[in-house]
Amino acid sequence: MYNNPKKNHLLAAIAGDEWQRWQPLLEHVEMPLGHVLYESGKTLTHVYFPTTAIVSLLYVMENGASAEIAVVGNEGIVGISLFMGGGSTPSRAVVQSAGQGFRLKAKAMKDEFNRGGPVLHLLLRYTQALITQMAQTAVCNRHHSLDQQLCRWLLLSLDRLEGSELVMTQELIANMLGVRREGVTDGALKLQQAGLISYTRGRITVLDRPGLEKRTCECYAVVKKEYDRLLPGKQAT
Amino acid sequence: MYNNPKKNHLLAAIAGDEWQRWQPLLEHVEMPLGHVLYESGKTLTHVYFPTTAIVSLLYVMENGASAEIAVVGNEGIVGISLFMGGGSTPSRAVVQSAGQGFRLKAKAMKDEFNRGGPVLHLLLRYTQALITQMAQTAVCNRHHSLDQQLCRWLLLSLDRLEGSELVMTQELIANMLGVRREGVTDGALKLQQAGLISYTRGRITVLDRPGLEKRTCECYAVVKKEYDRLLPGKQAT
DNA sequence: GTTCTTATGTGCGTTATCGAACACATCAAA
DNA sequence: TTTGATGTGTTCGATAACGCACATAAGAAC
Repeated sequence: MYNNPKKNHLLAAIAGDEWQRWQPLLEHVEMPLGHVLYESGKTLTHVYFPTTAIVSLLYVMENGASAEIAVVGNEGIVGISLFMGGGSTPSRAVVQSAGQGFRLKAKAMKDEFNRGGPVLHLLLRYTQALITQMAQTAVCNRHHSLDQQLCRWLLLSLDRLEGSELVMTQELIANMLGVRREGVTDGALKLQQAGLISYTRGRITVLDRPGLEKRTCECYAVVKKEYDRLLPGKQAT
Repeated sequence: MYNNPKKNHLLAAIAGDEWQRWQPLLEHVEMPLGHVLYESGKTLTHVYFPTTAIVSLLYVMENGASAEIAVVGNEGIVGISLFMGGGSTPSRAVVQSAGQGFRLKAKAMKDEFNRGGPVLHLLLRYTQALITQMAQTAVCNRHHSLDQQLCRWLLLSLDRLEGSELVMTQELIANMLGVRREGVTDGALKLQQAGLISYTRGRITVLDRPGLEKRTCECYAVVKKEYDRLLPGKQAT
């Protein structure tokens, strides 16, 4: 269904009475490419549950360069600092792949969290999965080649989308990975020559997913495994 | 005082009735250099509150190389996955600087956390600070030079110690940073020549802390600021 | 003191990535 | 259909870190 909140896995895991309370509080939102959901250091006004959009959490350095810290799609929530207690973070949340989602006002989010119970535990488990993703990003940045990281990034994005097409330019990918655009071009060329992907301006199609998995570093699998272990799969509504 | 749990800032922030419950549950532990508090993927049996020790959370790759994800000292707790819900993580916790601490059994930790209230919020705020450290580690690994990272690492360690002497070899530092030992030697030489540190085998003395802060990247300050914002300072007992 | 172990210093050639400049290709708007 | 904007491909030298081999030195053990 087009704008069904249950397409977000966290929302899908909320049931019964809780869901009765939540449903009226959720506001459907369009999430266009490049839209900034929150800015570094600013107090959050909402949390976001993407359904078809993908959001990047990234840190922007003083000199303007950036690096992605984690990516959030329909498996998660954007704005954990609201319930973790800080209310802000030193990072920015940007829509990396256009789509839709739902949002909830800050106060409502805090109230629901502070009731304790299943919602609290669900959100904390998600947070732990997110922590694993961040940790593995640090490791990957330290040890793995640009080519491997590109594969990891494509796979992480793919996991959060329907279909096998990514609408994004190499320039954008470079900003997310914190590398030069030319580096991404090189990597993409190799993958295309190997028959794993094909692309035209701003549009990448993954042709051979297992092939990508073979080329990527262990980081992808580590993160995937933790998400599968910690989080509920997609639920029937 | 020698083994005073209140030297740990989180424990110091627990007061009144809560502290009455906690005190008898805490067990004093020696934390010798290299001691592994938990292993990747293994279920935690305790959480640790360092008082004079420093603990590294690091990921060990399939090929044996490693990279530090975050560092925990007397400001924090080792083993957040216990209350976050996963019970394990894909990383390892190793004592990086020998000292002491206190530990609490897994069940006791969970029970206290699930009571909700101040302890829950305290631990979640700490977790958010830790998340910031991990995120910034990812950024730093991507964009900054070995020399800058070495400064950041020395400062993070220094913040968690009394005095200005670090007992650790360059080999150990290299393992933490995930770089070659020779690279650390080069960096340390430059710092020594600049009069910022002096060292002999396995023993580094910081002579000019402000000088180190000038040489490090913005990452150190970002993390420090978040810790100060989110966490209680050292409390009088 | 002499010996052994371990930590640190140094000198290679090799590599990935960078920064910058520019050519070319594609798509959309005029 | 032309024009302009934007995305992609290619080149070049510069540099930071690597992997490896080995020299030196400090401290501990005998």
